[in-house]
Amino acid sequence: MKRNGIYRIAELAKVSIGTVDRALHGRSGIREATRKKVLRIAHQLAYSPNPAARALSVGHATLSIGVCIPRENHLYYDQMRAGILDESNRASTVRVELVHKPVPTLGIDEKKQMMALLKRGVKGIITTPGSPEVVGPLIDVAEEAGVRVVCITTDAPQSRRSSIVAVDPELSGRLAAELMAKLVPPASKAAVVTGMLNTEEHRLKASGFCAGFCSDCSGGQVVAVLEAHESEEESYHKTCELLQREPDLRGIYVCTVNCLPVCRALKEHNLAEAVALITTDLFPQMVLQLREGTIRASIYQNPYLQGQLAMRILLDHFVSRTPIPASTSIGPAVILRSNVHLFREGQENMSAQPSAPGNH
Amino acid sequence: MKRNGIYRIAELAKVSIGTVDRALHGRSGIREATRKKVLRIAHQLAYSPNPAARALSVGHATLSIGVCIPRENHLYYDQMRAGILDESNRASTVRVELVHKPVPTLGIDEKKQMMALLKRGVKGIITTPGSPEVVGPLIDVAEEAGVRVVCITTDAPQSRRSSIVAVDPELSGRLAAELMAKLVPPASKAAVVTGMLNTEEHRLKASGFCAGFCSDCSGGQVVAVLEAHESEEESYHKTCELLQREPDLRGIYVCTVNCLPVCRALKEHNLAEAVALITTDLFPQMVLQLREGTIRASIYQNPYLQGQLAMRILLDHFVSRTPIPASTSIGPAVILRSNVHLFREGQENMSAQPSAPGNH
DNA sequence: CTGAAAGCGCTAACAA
DNA sequence: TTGTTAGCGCTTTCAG
Repeated sequence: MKRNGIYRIAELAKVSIGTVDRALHGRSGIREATRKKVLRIAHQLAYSPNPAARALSVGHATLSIGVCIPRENHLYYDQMRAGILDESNRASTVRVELVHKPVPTLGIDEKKQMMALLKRGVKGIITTPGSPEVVGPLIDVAEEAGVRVVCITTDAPQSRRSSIVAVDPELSGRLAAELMAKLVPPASKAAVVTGMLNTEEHRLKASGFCAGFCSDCSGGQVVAVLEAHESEEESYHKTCELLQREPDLRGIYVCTVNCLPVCRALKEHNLAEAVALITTDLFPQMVLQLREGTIRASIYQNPYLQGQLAMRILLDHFVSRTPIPASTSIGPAVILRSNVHLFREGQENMSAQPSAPGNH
Repeated sequence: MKRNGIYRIAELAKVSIGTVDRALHGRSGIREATRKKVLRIAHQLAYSPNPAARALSVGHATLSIGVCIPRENHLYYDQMRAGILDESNRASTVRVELVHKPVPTLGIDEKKQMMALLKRGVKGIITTPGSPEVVGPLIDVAEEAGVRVVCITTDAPQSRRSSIVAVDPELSGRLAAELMAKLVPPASKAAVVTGMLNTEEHRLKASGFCAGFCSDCSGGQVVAVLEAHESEEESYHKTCELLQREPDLRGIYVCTVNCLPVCRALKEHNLAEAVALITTDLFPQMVLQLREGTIRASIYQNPYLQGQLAMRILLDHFVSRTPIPASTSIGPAVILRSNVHLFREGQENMSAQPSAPGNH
């Protein structure tokens, strides 16, 4: 009888499968000599356990994973959710149960929702810690209890979270700067429109841009960093003001998702040609602006991929005991007019594609 | 007895598990009424099969997948192999056996190696059909015999291959053109250095660039398309010649991997500043050129991701019966100085990272 | 200390 | 048309 796996080892070692199991798992009740022998044979056979069988036997029928990410802005987070979902459906040995406890917006109600997840007994959590100082301790509690927490897009560095999946925001800013330097003449003036400078991610993007622009554009300078607090109004007005104050401005970098008001301001001042606009991320309304050339380029954070990878890390960990990488850095992608249609958000029928395309 | 899944349904429907199985899988040999009843109950229970059990029961064999891709140029194909390998190791329900039958270089010995794969009895094949007219028929034979063939990077359009994973070469060219148009002044002259124009991929990149440049750079023109046949010599000489012939040339697009000779020519003529160079793909020696600014940007085909996706398609198909997408388009990525280190080939210790980072 | 055996939920071959 | 049963490879319990 030519059986496999554990049986095979048992045969060759002339012991029973029970003994093999004990050896393999360092369980007690086995003589050291026997263990050695079994392990040696297992090693020769390059044995690795069949995860399906293990899963079946141990009855971890469903793995429940908590997801705590904002509902707003949904254009970004919907993609992330889609990535998480698609990847969870790909698990072939366990049934993955996703427990969604969304927060209304970044940094709000995070504590409450995280607690809810813990109460639900999830084994892993994917979350965007908007207020690291608040959620950090909760993350630690979770990890203490064996719940693996993966931060996504934004980090809680001083917590004990198992992993972070994100783009390096500083790098995003630098990349935008490098591009900008190629688009404008030397000694140009540029400005940054951001959300809130007390949000780590925004601050780092802004500072990355400033540093990069100064070094990449000889004689160039960043003349303003506008805080628009994600408000369309504020964004629009501050941009108009800026355009009047700095008539020879050559470039604007918008490092939040809130770029349409800036487009509007530029167009109304007839400056879409003269001022190079570089934005962040992508949503359908931006496609037109890219096509028209108002937006020259956009730096894309690939929320779908981030979600996919976060889920994948958790899956690999729980299914195959793969060690969790402390950090996974997503490369910010450059979107131009020619390639916008390759990105999920740049496609016509966004809703009609449940599974992963390869455009990362 | 409180059993689960299929047993539960059987109990409630007062039939045997065999019957439930027949109903659930649309198998024959079951009365329509019974099927209806079973399905209704399954639905009420929100039944979904336990993937581990299914895998255990059905998927005992090891899945063998053939890989027939060139050994040269290894900088590109090694990445592809790595992607294939990493993804195959991730399969949790089947053991994947990779059968490598490399061809020395694109288009050589393909028939022989494909035949070898078929003889080995692989269930799926990943290949780069360099001579579609030669391999096409073989691909059809394979598909006929139930072997799923996935083409990668380059296609065999008139064959019956199950899938193609690649970047759209025309788009690569257009993207390069759009970037180029941003780097050079209006009415500039540009040139293309390519490999062999009878290779579909190269021709399409070149024509994509020409079309794109004419439309994106007002008054711009492409003054030459050099065929360098992947030879360093030829590449270098033709470039030198070009630089002398066209003193006011402003941009060069190299659409094969063979860009170093062009860099050398530019530097020797002291034109690295004046002529914007855009290249294709990435390998370690290019990093320095990017840092120095000789190469302004590179259009990256992400061979690693291509390999990963090709393998993943096959895996999903054989493991989960997922339908095979006819084509998967990889978005060509833009590499600049700031983000070069995020790509696998741009990293210091390339050999030391077996598993997938998120930089796509 | 070691072996035997009963499942885990599903598939597939064989009986009825 | 339907039921029964033997695995798939591993974990775990109960005997020896």
